[in-house]
Amino acid sequence: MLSERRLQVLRAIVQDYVGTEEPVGSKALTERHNLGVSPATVRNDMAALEDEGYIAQPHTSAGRIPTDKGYRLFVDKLAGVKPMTAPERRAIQNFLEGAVDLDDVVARTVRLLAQLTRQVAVVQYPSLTRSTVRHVELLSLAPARVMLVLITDTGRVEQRMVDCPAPFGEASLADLRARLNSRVAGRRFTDVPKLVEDLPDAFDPEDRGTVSTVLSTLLETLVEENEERLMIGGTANLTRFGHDFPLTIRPVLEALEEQVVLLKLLGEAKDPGVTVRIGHENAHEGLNSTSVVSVGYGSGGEAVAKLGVVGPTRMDYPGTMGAVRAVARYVGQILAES
Amino acid sequence: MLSERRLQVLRAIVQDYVGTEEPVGSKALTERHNLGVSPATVRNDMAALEDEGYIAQPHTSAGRIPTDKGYRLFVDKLAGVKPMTAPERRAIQNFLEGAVDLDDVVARTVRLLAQLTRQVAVVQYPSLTRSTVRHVELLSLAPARVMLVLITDTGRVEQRMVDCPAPFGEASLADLRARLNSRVAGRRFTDVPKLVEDLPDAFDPEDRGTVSTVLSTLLETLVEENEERLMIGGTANLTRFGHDFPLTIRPVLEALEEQVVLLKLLGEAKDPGVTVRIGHENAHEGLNSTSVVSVGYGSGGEAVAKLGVVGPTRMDYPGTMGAVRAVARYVGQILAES
DNA sequence: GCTGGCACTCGCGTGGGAAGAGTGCCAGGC
DNA sequence: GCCTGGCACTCTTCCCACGCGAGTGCCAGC
Repeated sequence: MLSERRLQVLRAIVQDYVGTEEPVGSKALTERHNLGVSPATVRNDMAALEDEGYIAQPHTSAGRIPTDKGYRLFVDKLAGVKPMTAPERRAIQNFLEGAVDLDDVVARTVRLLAQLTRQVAVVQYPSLTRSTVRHVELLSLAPARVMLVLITDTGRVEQRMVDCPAPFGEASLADLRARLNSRVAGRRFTDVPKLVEDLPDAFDPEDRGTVSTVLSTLLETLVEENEERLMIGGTANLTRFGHDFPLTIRPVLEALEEQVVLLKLLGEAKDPGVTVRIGHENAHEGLNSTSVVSVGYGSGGEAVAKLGVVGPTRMDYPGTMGAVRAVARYVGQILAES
Repeated sequence: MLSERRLQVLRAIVQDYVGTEEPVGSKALTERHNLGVSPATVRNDMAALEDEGYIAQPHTSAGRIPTDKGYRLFVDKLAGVKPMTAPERRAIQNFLEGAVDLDDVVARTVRLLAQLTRQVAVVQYPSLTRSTVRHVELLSLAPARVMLVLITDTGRVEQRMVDCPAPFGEASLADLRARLNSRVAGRRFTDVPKLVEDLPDAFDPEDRGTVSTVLSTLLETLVEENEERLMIGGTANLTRFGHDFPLTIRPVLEALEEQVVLLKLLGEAKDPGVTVRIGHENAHEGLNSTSVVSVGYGSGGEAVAKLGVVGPTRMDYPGTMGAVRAVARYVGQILAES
């Protein structure tokens, strides 16, 4: 177990390194933080911290920088979440309130997060799977062609073309529409399959094939997880990353383009609060020099999607966590209102 | 007027520089391209080309690199469009044919373009303003709340909430839906305003306010130009940009995040064929060291949107133009089929 | 257990010198 | 008149050696 002072030293190292982006030495530490001890003592503490793997030195004659493990300890034990100031909160609210539709909410959220944290922002669209159905609309485009439009309680709209095995009359279509909506409107996606299971039985034999086709398309749409879209922004902030550019930035940009990777990344965060994954804690190799700060957000008490930022492990964790948490909170409010 | 050989020299310089990314000297030129003359002669030609502003030298004792003006001449007079090979064309077609909906078409197009050209790809969603209405759907969500869903012939779906000034019965809604669709289905967006002008007159006085509100929301949706969304991809290719990283890459990333800038950029290209804007020809300052190769695409003979790539001025113009043109052609086909 | 002192280690910036690439110009030849 | 080979010149770049300074680790003393 580390003594209280050694923890203070670690905290000071993290803070200084995040501020200056340069390895921090014992002398500089005692000058900037009044630890009440001499550089020599700090050196001993640093040696101990290094033995434990919390800090490392890039070369022999340089100061120390925190390791992933060091940041982890810092985030878990040494730092809180820095709350947003009142003006900041007002600004967030004002900025988000101007949104006109769901796309705009997400777009504004991304911009906001990127600006506040000066990092790359990632916002997942409110997910389908946890939502409820608001309405299902069926439109006849041709005798054997139906457009299926699904509207969710988060205001999201999904559409699919359905090629029917047989022509399908307007009357049957209206019938199906009515029956379908009376069963699934307001219900959770996960409940829909068993709610519509016996629906084809209510129709004439020649229409059953079409009804089944429409229903299975609907179910596909509901479960289709790769339809979990997301929006990213603030990639220009990557240029503030470090000095050894191409090597660091390239894998990050590549990872950011792989929506699957990002979705998995956000999905991994199970915490009810803000989740921080530091450096090598991220499974994806390209993100081994980055940290991901994420949190769930939702219109009710319940999280329907995630948002977060991706930045260098050397980031201002308390501030970033505060910004992410605040933005998630306000986006939730906006979604609940609409 | 430049002699034939000097044009050849310029062409050789562009090709070599694009290949090697290094200033090219007179000796290397004569070795790689059999111009039939000695380095000394080439040097004279180079001096002339430099006087005319087609090439420049970074420092006194270095080779020459093309200027924007040099690239311009190369693109206009010295190089054709390199057609895709048959296997490449098949690959493009196969890749695009797997798309399930419009979002997927655009997403695949972006990936494809980025991969083919190894540059940043930008694809504009098929624009609303030139499209026709396929269907308008109205859904009653609450007594005084209607959801308006607009479906276009390109498969795009736009939805809007409408808060009605007065409660609006299901019967009136069905009436409005039917009248609306019979008037506007299949018509061009630009024709819609005058087609629905007198529609409120057909309704009871107490419903007219609501009808007008719904109609004006519809018109807003139609003209809303900032709804011209786009998708970008392949930003990781920016890391191949050059050596002086942060300074070059940052403004480009920033410009790419400004959708307005990109839309303007694509919009400027009026040509029916492939348009190339080189370096300082781009109005936006951040893109002064990049070239933009763009082309319109569409489901019929008519272009409904643009797509293109953004890359360093030192790019393989013939190849890039060929890829952009081919992708646009196939996307058009896919859109026409669906 | 803290402190001051001291020797040691390296990374980094500086400066000089050599190498190499490329140019411009000139005089001669087809 | 245009092309060519030759030559002197100009820079950039690479390399190496050197010295400085930051920072460390250890030790003896309080």
